[in-house]
Amino acid sequence: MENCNIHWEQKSLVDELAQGRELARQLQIHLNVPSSSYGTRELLVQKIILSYEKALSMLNSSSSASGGEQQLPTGHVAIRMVESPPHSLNESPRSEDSDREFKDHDNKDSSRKRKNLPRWTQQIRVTSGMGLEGPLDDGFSWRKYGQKDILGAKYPRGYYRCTHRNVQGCLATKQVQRSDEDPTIFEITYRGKHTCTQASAGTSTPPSPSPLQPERTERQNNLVDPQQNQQQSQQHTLLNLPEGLRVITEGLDTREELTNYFSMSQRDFGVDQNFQSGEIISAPTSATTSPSVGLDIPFGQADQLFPNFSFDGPGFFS
DNA sequence: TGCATTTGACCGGG
DNA sequence: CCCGGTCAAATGCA
Repeated sequence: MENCNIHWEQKSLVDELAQGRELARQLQIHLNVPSSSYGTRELLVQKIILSYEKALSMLNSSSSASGGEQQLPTGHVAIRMVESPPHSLNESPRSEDSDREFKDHDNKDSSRKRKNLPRWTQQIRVTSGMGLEGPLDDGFSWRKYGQKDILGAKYPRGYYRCTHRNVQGCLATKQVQRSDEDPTIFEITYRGKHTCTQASAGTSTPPSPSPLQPERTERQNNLVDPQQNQQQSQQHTLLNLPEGLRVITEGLDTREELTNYFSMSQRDFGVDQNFQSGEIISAPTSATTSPSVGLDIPFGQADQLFPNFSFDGPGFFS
């Protein structure tokens, strides 16, 4: 039994270190890309640091205290994120809400549509214990603007955008898709970064804005995404993921068996309680229809971004 | 009354 | 033409 735990911890540690290494590689790539924003780089640095801290914590807890993962009924959390766009600086600083009412027509550079925005996916599982089935609020306010039935999916997909889009031109959106197999799992895909200051959500609104509501329809969840802070601001605190979170860069076949508990709660973030009921599982976010399951590099879309940059499969990952 | 959600229509890419 | 994403009028809710 104990061996198993130790084994697990070792694996967790290895995963964590591998994650850190991968993040460092991503950072290296970003450093070579002039269009890479400062925020993106900063974010990677943050993640790397976080990864180190977690790895160290694992070492400390396992060596000193034998019973490592006792508490944490919540479960683990794994976040997988992928970025895509090399050039996505908000080149339309005009706060005009001219999102697309001009129907482009002679828009010469149609490439700036909205195709490749940063995009990353999280899968979160809502455990039964908690009554609230959804509103894991990430501090951002979303507004639903659509819902669609997806081909092979059993449940419809919800489309959300930042509430302040019209006022602040925040183009962040997200999609929530409920898993067919396990209805307790929601897959949330974020797109774009929040440029809004979303003053209302964080401070004025208590962490539990909507405790629970009857399931009139699909309920969806929000949760913090480590990505969408590009300007160091108040969200910066959120960057340090809530302690319940466990960041994993599961390269491939991330199934449901990455059961790593990262316990130890250091302080109360407030958002923390939002996570106590949810568990975030991986998300291979290989965007385009590329079932490259077996060879999923954490930077899945890097090849699109950096054509010159070729990941040589073998040996690269190890 | 002013929000947010719902829901069918519309649009554009593959 | 199919399908995913978005719009916007209608509707709901506080």
